[in-house]
Formats: sequence, C-alpha cells, structure tokens
Amino acid sequence: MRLVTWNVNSVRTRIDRVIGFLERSNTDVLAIQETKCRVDQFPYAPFEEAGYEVAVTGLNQWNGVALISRVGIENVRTQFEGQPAFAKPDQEPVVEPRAIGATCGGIDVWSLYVPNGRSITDPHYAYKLSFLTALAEQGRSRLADDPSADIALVGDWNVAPQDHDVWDIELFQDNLYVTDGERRALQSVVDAGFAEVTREHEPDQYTFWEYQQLRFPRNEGMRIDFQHFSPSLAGRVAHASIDRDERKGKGASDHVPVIVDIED
DNA sequence: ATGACATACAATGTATGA
Repeated sequence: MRLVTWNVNSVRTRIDRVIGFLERSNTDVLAIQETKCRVDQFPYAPFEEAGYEVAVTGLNQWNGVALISRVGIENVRTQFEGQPAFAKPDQEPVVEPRAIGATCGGIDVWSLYVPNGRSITDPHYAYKLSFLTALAEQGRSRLADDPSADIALVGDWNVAPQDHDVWDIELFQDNLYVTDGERRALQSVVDAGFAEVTREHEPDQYTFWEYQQLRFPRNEGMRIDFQHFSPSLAGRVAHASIDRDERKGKGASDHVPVIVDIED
C-alpha cells in the first residue's frame, strides 16, 4: 500500500495538481493538510471520479485536513482524544480542524497539521507543544492497549528535528522549528513508540520551500513533513521517497508529497 | 530553467503561514 502525506495549501486552488498527482503516483491513501475550506466547500467530486473515498474536517478558511482513500475509509474521527483547543482572546476555546483519522486498508491513518507556533513568545507556541505532547500521550495509550496496532501519524509537523533539516542552521538558531522545546515535543511522539520512517530512505531531502526569495531554485528548504508509524507498521515499510518535482512550476504548493510504501 | 510570496475572505485591505 502506498501512503502519502502532503500539505496542499488549499485543496480548491490546487485540485488539478492533487488529482494529477493521484493519477500518476499509484497512491492508495493520501493524507492532506491545509485544505483551507469548510466541509461543504470541499471538492469531493474530482476525488470520487478518480475512484477515491473522502473524509474531511474544516471549519473555515484556516487549517483543515482530509483523508483520500481507495482502500476503504471507516471509523472516521475528526479529532484525537485529548486534542487541545485554542482560545483566542475573549473567545471560547476551539478544537481546530488539525487532525482526522480513519481506518484505511487495515491501518489507522491520521492526517495531522501541527500548529505553526508563530513565534516562541506567542500563545500559539505553547499550543504547538501541547498539541504534540497530547498526541504522544494518546499514541502511548493506544499502544499500551494494543501493542500490535497498525497506526500511521502523518502530516505537517512544523518542526525540523535535525540541524540539517533547515538550509542554514545559523540563520535558524533559537528560531521557530528548531527550538529544544519543539524538538522535545516531537521526540515525545517517537518515544511513545512511533518511529519516523521516511528519513532512512530519503536522508537528505527537504519537504518545504518558502515561496519567497527563490528558496526552491536555491534549494533553501526545510524538512518538516514526516510519517511516524507504530512498531508493527514500521516493520512493514518497504521504501519511502519525497516527490521534489511537485514543487516545480506554476501553482505548486510550498510543500511536496512524502511517500511511503507499505508491504501487505 | 526548478525562478523572484500565496491563500481566503472581504474589500480595495487583513489574517495567516513557514
């Protein structure tokens, strides 16, 4: 089975590129992030015409995640247990649409969009850490209940775990994406039993390049999109790759697909 | 060329992102 995660930066603007990728990539399950639309605005028809089923969550123009599957999509959950809410000043806390899970081809697949954090002093930074640690806690609990569970936590993690995951670590020193706090929070997911499975097959590839300042042609990017698998599922990984070509040309997302092939 | 921010919503600018 081929499982792909991709921050598409608006599914409505990018629909032709997303369908084109699906049709040539032999993808079975596609987890997308930053769909940037409400559920009622989601372009279901092109996916269904291509032979896929769709599960979506989205409240407004921000965030939004979805699962696209041609191997079934059951037991859909639009947030994970313990997923933190965020409260804007003088407003009720909202559990933002940043996680959707479903059973696809026997695997519990989660499409995740970890909060960016904005800056280290912003309330969104603490929100980012709590999102990651709550996810780790929930994952740990799931594996305690069933150590052989097949669970895939995939998406845009907005953390660069290693120094070479950004193009110039000097420039990023003590900046968002590379702080000890963010790296520890992401590591808590790994420590809960979820190994990152793409790096060993693609050791030196970014997944994101800013639109500005010729970042892509200069290959000044970041590696922030990952797939974390439970132990039994990690043992079935045959290969992984990053489709750098998807960043090329007019109308590209700023992220590219991160692809994992899983043995049956 | 792989190429010089982009998106949504509202409005002719604002919020957000990485």
